[in-house]
Amino acid sequence: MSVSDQYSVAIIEPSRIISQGLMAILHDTDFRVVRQFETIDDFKQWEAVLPEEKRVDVVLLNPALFGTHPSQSLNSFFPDACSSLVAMLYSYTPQELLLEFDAIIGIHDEPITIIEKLRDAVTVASKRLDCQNMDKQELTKREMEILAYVVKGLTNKEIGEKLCISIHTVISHRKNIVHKTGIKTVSGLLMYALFNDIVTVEDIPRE
Amino acid sequence: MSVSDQYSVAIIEPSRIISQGLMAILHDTDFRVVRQFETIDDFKQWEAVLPEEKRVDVVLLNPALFGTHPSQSLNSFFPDACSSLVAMLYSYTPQELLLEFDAIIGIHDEPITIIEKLRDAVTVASKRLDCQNMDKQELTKREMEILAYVVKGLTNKEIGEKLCISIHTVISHRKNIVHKTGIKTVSGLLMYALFNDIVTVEDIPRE
DNA sequence: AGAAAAATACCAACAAATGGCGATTGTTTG
DNA sequence: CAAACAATCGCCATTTGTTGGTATTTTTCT
Repeated sequence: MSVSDQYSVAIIEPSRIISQGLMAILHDTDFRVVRQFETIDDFKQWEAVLPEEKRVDVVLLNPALFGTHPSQSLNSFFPDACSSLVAMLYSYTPQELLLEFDAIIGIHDEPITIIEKLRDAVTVASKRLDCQNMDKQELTKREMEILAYVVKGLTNKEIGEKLCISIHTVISHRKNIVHKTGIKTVSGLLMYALFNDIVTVEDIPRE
Repeated sequence: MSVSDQYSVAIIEPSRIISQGLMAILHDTDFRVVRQFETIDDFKQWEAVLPEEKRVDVVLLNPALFGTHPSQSLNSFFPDACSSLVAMLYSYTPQELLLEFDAIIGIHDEPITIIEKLRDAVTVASKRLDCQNMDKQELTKREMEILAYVVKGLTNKEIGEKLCISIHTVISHRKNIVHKTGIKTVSGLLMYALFNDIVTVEDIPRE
């Protein structure tokens, strides 16, 4: 959130008509368009020199711009997930891509709808940030390491061997994990680990 | 798959231009349009009297038709997931809805692309059917019941008490589950249970 | 430098799961 | 009918995990 109680917005949109329209709609709202770009690369170049705390709250971009980078996902362009990503949609776009946005604005949306969607999007993004900052710090690095092995089905002994520490240490870490998370069951821990990106679905063996 | 080595297709599309265009494109391919409808209800009425083996392989429909049933998901209209569902997309559609389709045809797609997408869709759907028919029968009813409790984190004793059977029986069932699935770890079993709709994510307690 | 947090290690007693073995009673099915 | 399967129950030895302690070293932060 910007200091002035307004959310800062960057627009990445090749169509001047669209970007001017968005500027007009966002004028005199709690969203302030700080800059507009015609390509993603232009934006990245601009963003690269910004200190982290000056990043915009919302990036509003046309998903069709990914057409020139067909095989890449949104994540590879905006890996830190620091800003809220909103799609400005007025042509057919593969649904896999749309999924990764925090909100999608349609070409026929009313101004009031657009504002609401943008507000939702910043909420979603800030929750995501909270999750990253809070949940990830709930466990220490070592604990996450242990947890990953636990949900993969290794026994305490195996984990100890793998990490070259005694089984007692593994058990200690597990105790701390259970205490900190409040989760006792392996299934619950797996959901926790999946949810917090400590493991991915592919990591779980179907032996 | 239909007997004549062609896939049968039903089209649900209010626009005559679109449906005629699709018919023309699918003419002389391995897809045979058996019938077209203007509303989902018309289709459901027609399908209801069909024997299961005469169901069409592909249902090609305009997702905008769900606009009149706003709060419902695709699953509530096509719960059996027997046919392959393909969206014919030419207006903005909420992305949640698009997810549930096996394929999405865009208004600008080339004929060859459309055929390929349809082929992919039937492949996806047949795999889904295989999963339903094979994986579901791998375990008995009782075993699935036990498995559900196992992945929810209940101990053997608790499961026995819940089902009013001895702990030994629970252990026996668990042994059979492990043997049949080849999965030893709770995490692996959870993934199996999730994948085979024996439990849902919501069932897993975050204690 | 000093305090706090993290990682390490150990013990003992108890609870739970595993693996291997066998057995009885129904039900289904070729 | 016989064979196959499902569901039930039992024992035993061994392994593994849980719980609640204590204690040392290393890192990190102030």
